[in-house]
Amino acid sequence: MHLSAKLKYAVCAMLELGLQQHNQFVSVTALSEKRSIPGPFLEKLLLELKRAGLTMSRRGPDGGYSLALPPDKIRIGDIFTAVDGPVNFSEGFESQESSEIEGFFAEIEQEVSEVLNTKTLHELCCHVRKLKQLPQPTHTHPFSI
Amino acid sequence: MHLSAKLKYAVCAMLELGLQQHNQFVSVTALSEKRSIPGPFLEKLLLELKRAGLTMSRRGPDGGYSLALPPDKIRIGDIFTAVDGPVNFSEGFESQESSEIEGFFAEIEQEVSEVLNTKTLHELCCHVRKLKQLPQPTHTHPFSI
DNA sequence: CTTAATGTGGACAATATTGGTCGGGAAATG
DNA sequence: CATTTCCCGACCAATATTGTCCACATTAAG
Repeated sequence: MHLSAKLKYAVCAMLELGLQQHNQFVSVTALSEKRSIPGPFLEKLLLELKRAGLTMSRRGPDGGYSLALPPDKIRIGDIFTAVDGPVNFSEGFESQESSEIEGFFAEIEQEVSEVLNTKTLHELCCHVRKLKQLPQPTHTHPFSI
Repeated sequence: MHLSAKLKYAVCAMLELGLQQHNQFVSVTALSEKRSIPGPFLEKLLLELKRAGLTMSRRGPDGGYSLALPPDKIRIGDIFTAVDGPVNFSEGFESQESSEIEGFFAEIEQEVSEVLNTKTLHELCCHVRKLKQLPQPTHTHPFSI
């Protein structure tokens, strides 16, 4: 069980947006170069994240993407869901006792979801800032003031 | 994030073996028909499970597959690993701060693994037997006597 | 108003993975 | 020896993933 390239790109992109001071807009091109993500691919990805309510955008000169929510309101699981669809371990057992099996896996699915939903983008940002010995900004995000 | 058809087949097959009285050998053909799994595919699958140490086999008339371990020693995570490889959330972030990101995801990976490793095939068997109101056998598996 | 910067969105292509088949070989059993 | 059954590698088709391209819409600045 591994993460898709797309999801890893999404995490890196969201991290980059989360690390911006004052939640500035970042252009697709800049983000693409900084994080080595193929430009056209990143375009579609950011759009999906926007549709999922995680990013927002502004067109025209100095436009780009930024987070649509403060980083501590964005759970890692939200990124997973936006990009790869919801965690679904419990459907599609076409066998005898399928409903019993599905019940059992629904519990597992629930617990896995909880793991993903208790970590936030904010925590990832802090983790990265700390290890890179960057200053921990007091107010990175306008929403969190 | 969904389970591959292969993994669902594997779970169904392992469940069937786990439900056998006295851990009898079941032929690929019988298992294939009982659980509606394509025969040639199931053959390869059971072989992989054997190589992973989860099943064992006997050739010739009345041969087939059985569990290699008592069901309470087989964790759901073991089946995942045998079929789809280990849970790997933390490798392959090729970006700036990749090692920091990977550290963060290693924690998540660890927690997800724990979820999968705390449930056993035995629990799945009990769950199914209870809901189907089958008798809970006192000693299903020779190893557990 | 014009222009340049930028996101929007759909069609398309290349590639990888998954799911599934086939046929011959090897071992056990009687 | 003949039957049953697992063993194993080669192969194929469908699907999903990854990535590209281009015309278009929107915005900001001069």
